[in-house]
This record gives sequence, structure tokens and C-alpha cells, in this order.
Amino acid sequence: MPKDLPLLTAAPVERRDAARNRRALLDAAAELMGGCGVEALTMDALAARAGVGKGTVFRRFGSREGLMASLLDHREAEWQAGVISGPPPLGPGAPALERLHAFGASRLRLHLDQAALIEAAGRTWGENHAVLGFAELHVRLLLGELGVAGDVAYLATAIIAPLAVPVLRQQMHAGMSEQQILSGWRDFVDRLVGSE
Amino acid sequence: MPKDLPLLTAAPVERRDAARNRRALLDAAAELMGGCGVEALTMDALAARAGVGKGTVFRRFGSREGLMASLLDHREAEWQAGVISGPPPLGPGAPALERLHAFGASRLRLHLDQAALIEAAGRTWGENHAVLGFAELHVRLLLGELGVAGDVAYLATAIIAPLAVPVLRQQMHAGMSEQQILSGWRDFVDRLVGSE
DNA sequence: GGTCGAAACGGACCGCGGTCCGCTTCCATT
DNA sequence: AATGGAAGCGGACCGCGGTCCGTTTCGACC
Repeated sequence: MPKDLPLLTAAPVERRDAARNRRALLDAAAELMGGCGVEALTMDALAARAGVGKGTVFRRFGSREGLMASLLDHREAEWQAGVISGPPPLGPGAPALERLHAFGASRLRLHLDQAALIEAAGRTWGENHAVLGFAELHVRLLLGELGVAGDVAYLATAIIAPLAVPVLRQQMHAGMSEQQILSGWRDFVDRLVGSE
Repeated sequence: MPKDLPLLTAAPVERRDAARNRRALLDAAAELMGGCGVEALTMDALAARAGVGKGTVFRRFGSREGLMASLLDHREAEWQAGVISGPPPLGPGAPALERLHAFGASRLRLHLDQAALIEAAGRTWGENHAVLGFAELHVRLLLGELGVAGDVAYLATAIIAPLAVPVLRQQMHAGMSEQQILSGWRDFVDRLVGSE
């Protein structure tokens, strides 16, 4: 009998060399990005730095955008964990409106921090249901707790939309500070949920 | 004395061959795009089709994204004309709230029609102050007419944000129809301005 | 019409993202 | 330990966006 019953949920096991190369690639990516911006992260350079062939890089990540998405996944997972089980007010335990405010603040911060990476990831990032979908679901639930009536799904989308990177870049370009953006967003949300 | 006094507002005059090539390039672009999608619009193919060199294309438009932006400019100008001096309810003459609704409907339609082009234009499109800036200003003025208090500039941005192409694509992907999106947006806006 | 400077042209050239396919490495089984 | 086959690997190759610079064309002025 086999040692490991192949569970239905088990991901297809990764071969040793594959795992090693994955590690090497992510490390090399971090190094290259640390030196300069995302521009420095060339697929050829990455392959060379990690000591693997170019084909391996594309086998792993599918595309440059996919690689960027992988780099973003770590932070995103941390953030989601913070929402699900972290300390309030972002995590559970605070009143819904406070949690909503904390959501906006942390999401804004995340997007500003990772702006370059997010743009480099392009549609690979946003189209991942696990990303935008999670945030939208969270906001929907909070709106429900707040007793908001109407098309809650659309409202959730509309609440998240102005936190998108292109919008933020435009606002920063127009001279707004992170504080101004955040307070604008908070007023906007309050106005939306406060009209009961 | 010169026939044409060079007015201060006059753009630096375009040479004959330059104008001819510009025409040829825009026509060729339309032809190539008509056949297939935006993907078919290769800079090499465009140059060949228009019977000019590749360098000429880049001299004109700066980049592929710039070319896309140029293609969008025509429609955008028409739309802006419709807002400034077209028939109500989009143009002047209708109550502010109706104009706002009409704004959303026509803008939604425009974005859906031109989605592929807009995405291909990338940041060249959004960063043009004449585009997003105009729409935002318009919404700001309408909000002012409606007597909305608070950070009107931010609210204008937030009202426009969910009409961005990536958001729309996500919604269409989730099975929403144009009608559903529009009515969701209208409720959202009503809730925002109706809480006086 | 002739002349001259500037603007426009064109296509060879480069770097990068992405593909392809023959070769190597791993690991389950005997 | 031997072995079979599949998963993984690597780097030559391609197409496209973008640049560069010697050459051509325009048109203003004499």
C-alpha cells in the first residue's frame, strides 16, 4: 500500500529540483527588484541570476505578469489573514463601521506600497478571484452588518473602486497626500452607509 | 506681408507630407482594426499598410499606446462636445440629477464600446488631463448644482471610478448585464447625493 | 528658379517577452 | 540496482515595440 494516500485535495507534488528552482527564482527576483525598480526584473536576467534556463521561468509563472502576481501573493495572503483572524479593528471584534474604515486604510496602504508591482502584474492580478473577490466579499458582509439595503454587491464594488492603483496615482499626481485620500474615502463611505 | 498672421494659438504648422502620412496612418489603422481586433494592429503592419517607414509612425504617435490614444481622441472629443453643447439630458438644459444619470449611461456605453482600445492605450489615456479631468470637472459642477456638501472633488472621483474598464470587465465577467451595471451605478449615485 | 536649413522619412538594428522541442533529471516500481 | 516514463529543464529562436542616424523632402526666402 502507498505511504501517502493521494488525497483529493492534495496539490500534485512538486519535484525536488522544481522546488529548488522555485526558491532560487523567487530569491533572485527579490534581489533584482531590491537593486532597482521593477524595470530591472528582466526575464533573461532573472533566469541568469537564478542559474536556470529561461524556459523554466515561464514554465513556473506562465508570463512576466504571472511572476509579478506570485510576488504579490505573499503580501496579499498576509493581508487576508489579518482580515480573517488578525487583531481589530481590521480583524474581527470591532464594530462594522470601524472595520470598514480599517479596511480602507490598510488596503490603501497596501496598494500604495505595491503600486509598481500591481501595475506590472496587469490583469493577471485583478482577474484573480481570490484577490478582488475576497475584498469585495468582505465589504459586502460589513455592509450587511451595517444594515445597508439595496444592491450591496454593487456598493461593495463601488467602495473598492476608488482605491484602485490608477486612481491613486492620479490623486498623488494631483498633489493629494495619503492622509487626504484616506479621509476623502472615509467621508465617501460614511455618506454612503450613513444615509439609512 | 504674410498671408496668415501666425496667431499665438496656432499650433506649429504641419508639413504637407506629414499631414498626408498622418491621414494614411489613421486610415490604415482603422482598416487593420476593422479586420480583426486591436491585436492585429502591429506597428510594422501599420507602417507597411500606410506605405511609410516605421520611424514615421513613432515620430507621429510616440508609442503604440500613443497611437491608441489618438484613435480614442476622436470619440472622446465628440462625447465632450455632447456634454458641453449637445441636447439634454446629457447636454445643458436638464436638471442636474438627470444630467448626472445621463453622464453615467453615456460614459458606461463609451467605455464598453472602446474597452479594447482603452486598455491598449494604457496609462497614456487616463493620464491625459483632458480626459479624466474633463469628466471629473463635469461631475463636480453637477454635484455643486445639487448642493452636495463635503469633499466634492473626491466624490467626483469616486463616482467615476466604478465606470473604469477593469471594473466593468470584471462585472461583465461575473454575468452582469449593461442594464444591471447601469442601474447599480444609478442607485449608488442617488444614495450618495440623496443623503442631504 | 535657386538655395538652404529644418523638419520629416525610412529601415536597419536592439532588447525583451514568449515559444518550442530535444535532452536531462527525478522517482516509483520491480 | 536497474529501468521506464513522465515531469522538468534549457537555450536557440521568433515577433514585436522602440531607437537611431544617414538621407530625402519640403517650403521660406532671395
